[in-house]
Amino acid sequence: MSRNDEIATLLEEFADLLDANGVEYKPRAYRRAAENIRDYPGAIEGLAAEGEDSVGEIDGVGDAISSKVVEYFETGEIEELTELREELPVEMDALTAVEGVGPKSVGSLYEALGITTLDELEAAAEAGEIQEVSGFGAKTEQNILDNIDFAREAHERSLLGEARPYGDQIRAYMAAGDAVEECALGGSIRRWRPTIGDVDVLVGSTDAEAVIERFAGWDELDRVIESGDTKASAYADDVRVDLRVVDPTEFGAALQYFTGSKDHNVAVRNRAIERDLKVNEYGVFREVRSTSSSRTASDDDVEGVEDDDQRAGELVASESEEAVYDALGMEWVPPELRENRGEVEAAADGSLPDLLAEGEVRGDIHTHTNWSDGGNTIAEMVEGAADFGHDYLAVTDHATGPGMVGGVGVSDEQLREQMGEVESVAADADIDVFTGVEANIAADGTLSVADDLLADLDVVVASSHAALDGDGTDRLVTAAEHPDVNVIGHPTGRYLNRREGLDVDIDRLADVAAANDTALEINANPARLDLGGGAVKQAIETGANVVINTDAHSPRNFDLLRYGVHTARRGWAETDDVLNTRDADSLRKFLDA
DNA sequence: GCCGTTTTCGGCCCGACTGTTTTCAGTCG
Repeated sequence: MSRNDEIATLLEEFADLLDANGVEYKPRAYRRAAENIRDYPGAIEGLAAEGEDSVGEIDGVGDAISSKVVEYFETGEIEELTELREELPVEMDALTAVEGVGPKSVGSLYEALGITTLDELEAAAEAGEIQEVSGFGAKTEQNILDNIDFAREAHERSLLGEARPYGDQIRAYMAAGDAVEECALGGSIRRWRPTIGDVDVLVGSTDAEAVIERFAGWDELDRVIESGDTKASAYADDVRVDLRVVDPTEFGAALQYFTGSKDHNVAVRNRAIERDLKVNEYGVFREVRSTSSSRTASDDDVEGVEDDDQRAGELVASESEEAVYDALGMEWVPPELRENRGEVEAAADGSLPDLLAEGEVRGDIHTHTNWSDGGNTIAEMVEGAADFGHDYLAVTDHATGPGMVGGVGVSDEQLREQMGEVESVAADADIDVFTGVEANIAADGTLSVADDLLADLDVVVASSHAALDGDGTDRLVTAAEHPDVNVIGHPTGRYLNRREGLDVDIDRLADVAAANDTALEINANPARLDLGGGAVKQAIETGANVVINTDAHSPRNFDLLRYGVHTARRGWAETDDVLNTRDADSLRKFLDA
């Protein structure tokens, strides 16, 4: 966890404790500050060392919070937070993980019953004590009992690679319903985020009841959490699925709204406000001055006054996303860009990138065979790549060295032998086949394969497989400077939900990579997606090439390419930024340079 | 607690759902 994360987590805890105490507005300020500190690209400890004014440069961080940040770095604690913890000594994260229990409930239950842990919460619920507390009742108590085991499992987010096929399945099922006019996935799954909190399904229909009924009847659902007139939530195999039903005429506005991200939508709404427009999930509306001027408290008593506040004003757009953005003077924003990283401004002045498209990648230059830990022969992998539609393939089996245990990697001698075999397969192949290796980068940046051999191979991918913590910038820079290294493979070495991987100064690495004709990989394996979108954007802006590889260990892994393509799009990649959109000849020129 | 080309004070994103309540609070996304 970076120190930015560390501070952000503390501020969020601060917010929860304030919330539990019934404090208004402050919690939101703390959460906003936490979010901005977490997203801040630089190191918070550096700002803290410079003093409160520097910390206060971060959006949403003012005098009070910046002094707490500095205090934390100087003394190791935030005194006010310590006091709040003493006043309310509860396991906040564990308790609020129970569906339906938030900070305020935690505060009330501590006040009334002294509950501090999940075990105490469960005991109190079983004893029937919770329904006696003011504001709680029998149903709330039963809900707590129903949800407490689930909360104990401490759910992590699903990988995109697991959730996406699952979302496609749900969408297909819903789309086949008679009452369903339109159906789409929204939320983070539509933005292709590496991890997914839940699967959002949006349906356009004039018969919401039938749609909700169809949803509830889906075979895969384990249990339904809530089911109202226009939305329902359920769990299927521990994945939360949220359904929304909207009128087909408002489908575009709803899809825009539910695709997010939250930050993107806030920026879009602010742009609307500047234009005297209002955006919500029902559409874009223009304030109607003549009637809104009479909007006073007495209106509540007047019959015939617009009671449908959400749709108040003159409707400007709602049916399609394109119309919604157009009404705000913006180009349609591809979902992968909707993270408030400058896309709102770019869409407004017509400078959105012309993003890489699926189908433009022409080959894979990081793959494995049964010479190392792959499951197939060189010929099978080459045939698989051709069937997939690739123009070329590089065989880059693991070399022995740091991180390659159990005899997985091949020796220099075996590599020499393999080169001959790759060339003989290549002679009969329909596509171009490159020799190669995935060499290991030791902690000091040196490689595990002899230089003369590296010079003879077409493609050298250099990757770290051991000592994957701490700052890896020097290590990767050293490897990128090696004259025969073409690709830095899965640069941070992260494993989503399992390990963070190396801290890398992407700007510095990308600078060196650009100067040395070394490409930085977007590893399309859903457990990695490394580099991620934010880092890709930085690398490209610095001038480096990226390359999208699947790291395939079998022919069916070539299908994972789409996760890499959409990750590249999240990094604003255009076709020319991506090395393997080039044809084989021009790729060869890059490799030989 | 933060923020400001209509404000240094008075607002803070907001709608749906549930459950506990007789008009609203808490939670969630």
